[in-house]
Amino acid sequence: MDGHQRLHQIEQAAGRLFAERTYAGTSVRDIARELDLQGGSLYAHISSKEEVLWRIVERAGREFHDAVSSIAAGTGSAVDRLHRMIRGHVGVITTDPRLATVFLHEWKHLEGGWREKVLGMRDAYEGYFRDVISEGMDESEIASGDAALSTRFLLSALNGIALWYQTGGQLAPDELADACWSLFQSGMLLSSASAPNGH
Amino acid sequence: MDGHQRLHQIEQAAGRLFAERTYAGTSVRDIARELDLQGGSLYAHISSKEEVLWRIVERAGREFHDAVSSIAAGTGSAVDRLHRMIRGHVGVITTDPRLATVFLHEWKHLEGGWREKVLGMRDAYEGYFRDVISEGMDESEIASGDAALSTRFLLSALNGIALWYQTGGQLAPDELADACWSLFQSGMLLSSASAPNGH
DNA sequence: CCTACCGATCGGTAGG
DNA sequence: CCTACCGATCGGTAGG
Repeated sequence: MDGHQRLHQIEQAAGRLFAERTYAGTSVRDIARELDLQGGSLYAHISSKEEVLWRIVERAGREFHDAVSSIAAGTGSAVDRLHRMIRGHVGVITTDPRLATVFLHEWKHLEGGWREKVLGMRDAYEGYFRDVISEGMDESEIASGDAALSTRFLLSALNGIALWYQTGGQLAPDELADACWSLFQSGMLLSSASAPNGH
Repeated sequence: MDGHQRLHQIEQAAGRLFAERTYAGTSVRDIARELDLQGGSLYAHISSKEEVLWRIVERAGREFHDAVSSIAAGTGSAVDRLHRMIRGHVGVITTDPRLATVFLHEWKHLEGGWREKVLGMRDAYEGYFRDVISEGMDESEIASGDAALSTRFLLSALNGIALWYQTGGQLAPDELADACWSLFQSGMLLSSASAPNGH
């Protein structure tokens, strides 16, 4: 087993722990213990704990990006692309919910240039969805409204999956994605019901 | 200023820090510094760092509970109650996004009996929404489907607000809640559009 | 509420 | 990759 494999093992173990007990709640020795190593031995492969977090966040971000960017820029109606982007996004989350969690939450522990890079990645990623939704509004496929709010509503709803999804659950990833798509695109109301009591 | 006020100040400062840099990423001395105290001085008012977290989580949980439970059990159609519950939930988040964040995320750092209590609170709270949605389905106000999934989709979407809402933003809490309600109840589609390319 | 301290643990390094 | 260690910081306590 060469050094590259070891580094990958370190990232795998660290990602698991960061997702479960937070970056700050995980010590270098916790990570080492998962690989039956001494704490200091990790530094033959890494240069800092924060660098490990960065590498995991970067990889997770790339997976999200790769799963939706080409669909966003591709052919098809805005609504069709959005549906497929949701499948891609949900696919990344269900494939490795803990990796997704690190990208979604633990990036906050990054500082300086790394932090700025993550913020850029996140903005760009949200932009893929926002642009497609805006396009759908312009082309009257989607009811006009606040595209930024709709985007955040959608992505937050999908990201929640990472909190409860168990691999091998009753719902397959694409079934889950399509159920979410159904909720998002046509809502849950059967017929127009009573308005709420005003305040 | 009596001890009770000091305890409240400690919880306020701790809640802010826990939300911003995680429970594990906040030291007792960080909290003390916010109040211009020495680290050890906090222990005149608290018995442990974890107890402070518990008190914050408990209070936040109670606020969520108080904002929706009576609506859930009250009168009105299921759809009407659900709309008002969403207003209550969003109201708690917008009133103090950091307090909400501690309840939504930092409870994971609680152990033993406190952890079990939080899990119970969270289950019960989710149940208020799930039951109203189920009731709406039974009464054909809401399109039949997976009530548990719809509940998680909705609550995750709303909870995302805590991540970006700034007090004094362009959208007032009730406007924001109603915009979310609109997205959730009737979706974002204008007309039935093309199905996605199948896999 | 402060000073001064406890043992434990932190991220990281030197030298082999 | 280990042993052994560095200074800093951790949550918490004693005694005033």
